[in-house]
Amino acid sequence: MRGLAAVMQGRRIRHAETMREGLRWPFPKGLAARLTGAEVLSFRRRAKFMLMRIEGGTSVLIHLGMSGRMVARGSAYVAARQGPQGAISDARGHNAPPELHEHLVMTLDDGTRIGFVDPRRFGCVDLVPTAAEDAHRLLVGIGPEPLDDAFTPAVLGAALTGKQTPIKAALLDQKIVAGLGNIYVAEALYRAGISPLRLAGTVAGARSVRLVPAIKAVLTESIEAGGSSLRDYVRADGEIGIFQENFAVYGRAGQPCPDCPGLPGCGGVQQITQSGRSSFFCPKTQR
DNA sequence: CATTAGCCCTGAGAGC
DNA sequence: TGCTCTCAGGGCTAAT
Repeated sequence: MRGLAAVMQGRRIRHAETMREGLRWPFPKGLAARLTGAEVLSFRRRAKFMLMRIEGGTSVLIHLGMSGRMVARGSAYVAARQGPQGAISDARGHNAPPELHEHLVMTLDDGTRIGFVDPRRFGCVDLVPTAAEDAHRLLVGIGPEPLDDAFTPAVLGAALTGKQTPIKAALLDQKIVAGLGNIYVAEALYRAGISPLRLAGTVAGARSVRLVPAIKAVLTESIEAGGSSLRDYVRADGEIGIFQENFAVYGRAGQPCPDCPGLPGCGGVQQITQSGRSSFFCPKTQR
């Protein structure tokens, strides 16, 4: 979102175009027309949703799903930043043909071309009145922002109290806390020394005192690293995020965890399936 | 009510 | 080389 804001904020959308009816859900009627001609005022994020405020009291709600990315190309900003083999190195700008799986394109008044690329099409785009952003059906009921000061061990503990579900599932539940996905749940639980199998209700108390700072640290560090690029994720400027280089457990089944490297009898990071998703953890340090 | 399977898609990588 | 199978940053909906 920060990369998008750097390119789009204060600019006018000269032209917008959709290449298909929608992604996960149909695009709202008249989406391209509403975007065309509007100035981009500001950006905001809530959970995993971006909200782009445009002229006319409208906000554009964007979710990247699992494989979505917003890619800018063609502007001076991008040209100055892109590397020789960057994903957007052609710099052809607004006259470029759509790239594969590009479903929405916005051309700005400075010639920058912003494309929403999403192979799996799990992402979504919708319009919502700026004055009522949080009343959007996809945002209603979402839990606290993990990086807010209001997200404290007491708050998390209260949300977990009495829960019989594994802490892994509870942290993925956006109603408990916003914005955590499979990677960051694994990494946060590792840092806090908590097993993903532990029942959520037993995390309230001392464990949530460790867990909340772990969540904040993992997210903060990842944002600073530009996010995690497993396969095809790129930031708006075409650079990949590099936080995957700092994973302690995610995707590291069988490898020793950073805290007990090569100890005898330690089988390394374990991979299990919980509610249909992979969990990675160190049975030795996470209880 | 609270949890969990199924499902929406394409592409990459493994195994044969 | 090419096929088939499994799995992947998410989250809604129906079923249990």
